[in-house]
Amino acid sequence: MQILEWLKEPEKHFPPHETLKHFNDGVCVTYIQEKSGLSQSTISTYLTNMEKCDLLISTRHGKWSYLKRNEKMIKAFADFIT
Amino acid sequence: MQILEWLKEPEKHFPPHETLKHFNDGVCVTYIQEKSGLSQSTISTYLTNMEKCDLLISTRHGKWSYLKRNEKMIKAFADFIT
DNA sequence: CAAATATATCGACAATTCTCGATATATGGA
DNA sequence: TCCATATATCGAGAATTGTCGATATATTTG
Repeated sequence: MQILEWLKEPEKHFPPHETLKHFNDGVCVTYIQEKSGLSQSTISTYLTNMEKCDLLISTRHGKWSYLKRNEKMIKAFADFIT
Repeated sequence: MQILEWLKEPEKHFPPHETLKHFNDGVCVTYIQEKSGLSQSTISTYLTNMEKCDLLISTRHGKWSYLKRNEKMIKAFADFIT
């Protein structure tokens, strides 16, 4: 939930990326890990699972993975519960 | 989730109540328990917790407690995640 | 008020999830 | 090709949640 919330507005919660100059594909794993305070392995597992659930979309740029919200799935879930 | 889904359309998932002739206040604990296949204590705990979370609204009529969805809270949650 | 029925609470064990460190894999650069 | 950095996977123990039976409380009815 917290991660999904952060990713609503990446520019408000994360520093700018050094190579990419935008958040079009979301935020890299390292930034999310640092902000969460959890270990690298824990966050990696979270993000992988969330991607498997289609809550997040992952895009690789070189050695970095960027994560963004999958608004389509999130909307579908919101619609389902209401 | 399952309970919340059933309570979207009580008439589709539960038999009519014997005293009350409507589902205006939702469904009684016993019916939910029977449909779930879980024990009475488990379901009672679930429903109590869900009420504490404001996901459900509980109304007592005599010796029966009726549970219905709290659409306001559910909507607020749906809005929050989207 | 006693009995019957509906629901709630308690204590305990089982099952699942959380979280980590260690280690493996992937990628770009010297 | 070797190293440094980024991310993924594994195995294990801690923490939380799921679930139950037993029992307590509430409510109606005889």
